Amino acid sequence: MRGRGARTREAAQQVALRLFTEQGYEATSLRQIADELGINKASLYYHFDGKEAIVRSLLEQRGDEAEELLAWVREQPPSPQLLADAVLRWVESFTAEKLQGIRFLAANPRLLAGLTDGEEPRVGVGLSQLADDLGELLPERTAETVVLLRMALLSINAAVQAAASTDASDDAVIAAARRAARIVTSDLLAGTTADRP
Amino acid sequence: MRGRGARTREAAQQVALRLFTEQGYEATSLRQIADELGINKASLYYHFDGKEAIVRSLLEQRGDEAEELLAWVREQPPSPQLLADAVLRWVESFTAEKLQGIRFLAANPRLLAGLTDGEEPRVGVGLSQLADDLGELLPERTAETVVLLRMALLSINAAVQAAASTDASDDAVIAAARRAARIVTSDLLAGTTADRP
DNA sequence: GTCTATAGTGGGATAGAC
DNA sequence: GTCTATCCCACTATAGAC
Repeated sequence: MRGRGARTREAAQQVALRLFTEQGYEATSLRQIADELGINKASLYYHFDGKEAIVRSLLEQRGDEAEELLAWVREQPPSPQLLADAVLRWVESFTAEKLQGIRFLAANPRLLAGLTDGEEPRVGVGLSQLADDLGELLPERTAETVVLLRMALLSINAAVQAAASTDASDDAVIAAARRAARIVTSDLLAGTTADRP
Repeated sequence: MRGRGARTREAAQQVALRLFTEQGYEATSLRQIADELGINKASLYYHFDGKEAIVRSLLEQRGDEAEELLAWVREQPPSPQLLADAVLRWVESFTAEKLQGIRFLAANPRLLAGLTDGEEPRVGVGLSQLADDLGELLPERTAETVVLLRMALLSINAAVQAAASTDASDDAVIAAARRAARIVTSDLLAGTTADRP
């Protein structure tokens, strides 16, 4: 699908993703990206319209997996058990490859909001919608439980942060995130029929 | 203790803390801070040595509460119950006033590492030490449980992030963080004598 | 303590040769 | 596609009057 001339562009995306993660978007200059590629700063403008276009291209690569899960949830009959099943599906979707995207977004918290909003990237909006929909299924719906549900869905982010200054492997991070999500969800459903038969 | 002439300085710290949180440290200029104060950009240099000095002054205001808890932990006889007690004490220390500090650090993840490290501020180092010490008390010490323990200690950060795009009150955020920490800790100690009598 | 003025730097971005 | 050269701008920081 993509032509042979896309090699430099893709290399630039890899380098940019790494540098944006390590140093942050604002603290990374085009010169730095170009240097690591061994090309001139101006050459980047052949492949991208500018710095913001680079980060947009990175965000566009990431489809919003939450949207698929959201569609599935809306097909099911609502029940607390559906909440448990949805969270379970969500945490099962965590993979080591997705961690680099998580780390990139974690290192640039205000990046999504800060983009000159023209065609806004839809990263994260699906997850927010998913949290809203699943919130309707909470047996006891309070401000506290709503936040807890979101914490369960964001457990992968929390695990990445918790393991930041650690030598924990990606697998350990994912395992911890899944366990935390399961524990919290199970607690949210305690006293209902959601316990496994 | 602080003289009458410190009014502008303190006002500048408040404004800077807010703007650094909303926009990030790098994205906030001294001109912007000065404008909100109604003074000239250059006047800030009378109160602070420079931009980095402003953020350092903000970090110095925050003592590292984890260090006190760490000292207490080291006085106690080690046991899984001590782990539970320590986490409980830690989450009880969350208050609404501390949330603004949490949000500030969350909005600037690489700020602590990025400071030209002379006299490094000790924010966060105590928490890391605390996590290490408490990790020794884990009944089942694996990479996964070590990360989970850190997640419990960082639950306030996770709750703040989870509630970011929400209208949840500070109290609800704190309540969710405490509950998450308790749930996770209790799970880490399941099967030991740590259950309450 | 606050101001005006300006130095000095580094960034994003463009023009045009090759 | 990549380069050199350049423009423009915003920022940090300093000098010195008031």
